Amino acid sequence: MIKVHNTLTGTKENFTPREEGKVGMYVCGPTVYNYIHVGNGRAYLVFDIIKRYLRYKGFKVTHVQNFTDVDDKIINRAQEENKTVAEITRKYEQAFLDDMFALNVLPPDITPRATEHIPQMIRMIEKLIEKGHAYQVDGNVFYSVRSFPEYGKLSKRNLEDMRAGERVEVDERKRDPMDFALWKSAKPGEPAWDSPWGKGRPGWHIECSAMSLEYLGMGFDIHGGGQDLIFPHHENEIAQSEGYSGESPFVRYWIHNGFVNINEEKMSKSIGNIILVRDILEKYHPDVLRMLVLQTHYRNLIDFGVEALEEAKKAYERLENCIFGVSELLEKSTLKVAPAGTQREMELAEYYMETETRFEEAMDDDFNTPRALGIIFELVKELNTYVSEQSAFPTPAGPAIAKLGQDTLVKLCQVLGLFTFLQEEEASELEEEQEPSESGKILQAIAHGHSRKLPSPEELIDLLLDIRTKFRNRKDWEMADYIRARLEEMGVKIEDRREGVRWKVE
RNA sequence: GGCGGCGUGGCCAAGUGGUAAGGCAAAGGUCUGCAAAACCUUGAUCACCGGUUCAAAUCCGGUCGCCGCCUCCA
Repeated sequence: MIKVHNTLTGTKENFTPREEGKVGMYVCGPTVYNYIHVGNGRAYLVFDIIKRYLRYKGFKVTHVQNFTDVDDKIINRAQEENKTVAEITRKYEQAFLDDMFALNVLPPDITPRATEHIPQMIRMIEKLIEKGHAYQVDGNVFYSVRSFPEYGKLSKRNLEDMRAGERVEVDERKRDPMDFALWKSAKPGEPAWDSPWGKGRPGWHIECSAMSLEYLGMGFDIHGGGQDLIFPHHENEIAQSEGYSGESPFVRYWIHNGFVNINEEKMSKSIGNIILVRDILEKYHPDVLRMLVLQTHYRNLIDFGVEALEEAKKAYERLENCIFGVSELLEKSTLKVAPAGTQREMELAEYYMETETRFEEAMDDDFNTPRALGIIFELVKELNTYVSEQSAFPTPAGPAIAKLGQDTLVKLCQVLGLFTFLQEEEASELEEEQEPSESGKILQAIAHGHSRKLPSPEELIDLLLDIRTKFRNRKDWEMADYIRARLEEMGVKIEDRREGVRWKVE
């Protein structure tokens, strides 16, 4: 049984979806006016991990994630850059998709745009007015928080305790300072739609209510986002959706991820410490960023910095080394089918199964990825030990047992979204074998002026290492080290192991 | 002023009643031409005080410190 911390109740609850075996999940998407930063990146990684795990557990997940493509910030941005609103939103929507792809975040099933759901929003606002939850003033429509007695139930606050207007001026046309805009009348030059209240555009909160209800309906399972969305965004969504439908709950489980700080400071524009996802990905493998996210429970704060990234990178390399280490062992061995294993090997096989069980227990417990990683690293240690045992004293069942362990390790990592490129490589290798693409060969031949293709960089590196081995055999350390040093300058790292030479690109 | 979170070995981070997972770093060792990787060994009584309990990092009360939200924000 999966347990989930529900912001609404403040407790961990058993996760029972509305419909058995199916999960409807809505994640608040980006306002497309800028490149996303690592804080945004964390949020989407967190929900990607949750989604992958739910799918692994057999749930059919429908993931809806919006694009907010009408908003003050977008309009300002367009003016700053002297572009149209559409140009801005198109540009940053694509940038978002690129970043998500680079992060290896699975795409949502439905990605609705706010501007394509204006009629639904207008319908909802009309109904809210009709029910006395909203009122119109000068072409604006405000939601009356006093009309919804449960207002504040998500963020655990009541209207009296809040200091509205302390930091921001209150529109005096509101009946209550906490009332929020459902519809804003348009100023000249702003994007606007016709409505019963005149030309205008929707407020921020109404779009998520309208779109989540459109695609998932009342009472869907998971609504997620960063902790900063709890108030006012999600609080207002509840007020709108439950006020509109007269039903409760709007959402069964509210899940909110923690923040990312930069050097113990909140990341914010005013401090000027924004770090973009794309800048990190220039220097680090996306799995390293994912690793960093996995190392802390999703509800806790992450202090982001070079040290944290480097540490995540080292930890990731430990996983990598283990997987490659087993592969090397397997390449050396010819025996593929295992005769009866030793006692130790039987125990190991059993340990692998336990590892899977313990991994699931950790993940079932409110997606406790740090604990799950701990279990994975215990497996890594066992496997590493076994591989070095096998290098020294091979046993008949060795390769099969090692492979089984590696399969377990890779499988669990992939549930978390790590090393998924290994799958893709396998798949593409198969494809390549099937079609040596006649036309492609010809094109290449023409391009290079001869019928034989050029050797790949991989082949050339192997050649260099071959030469280096010859020097090493002659104990010509100077030449051997020179080759290693020069390759390292180019980012190719060399490791001499008992099983042979390994190289990888940094 | 209200609401919420946090304080675990040098750093990061799990653990929410039975005497502390894991990662990084450090030291010593094994292996090795060197380097790297890997393996072995070494370290915390859990901010502080008081209470409940046979038993608490874990529950309750208090103190101190840090942070977030109450405005747009993942």
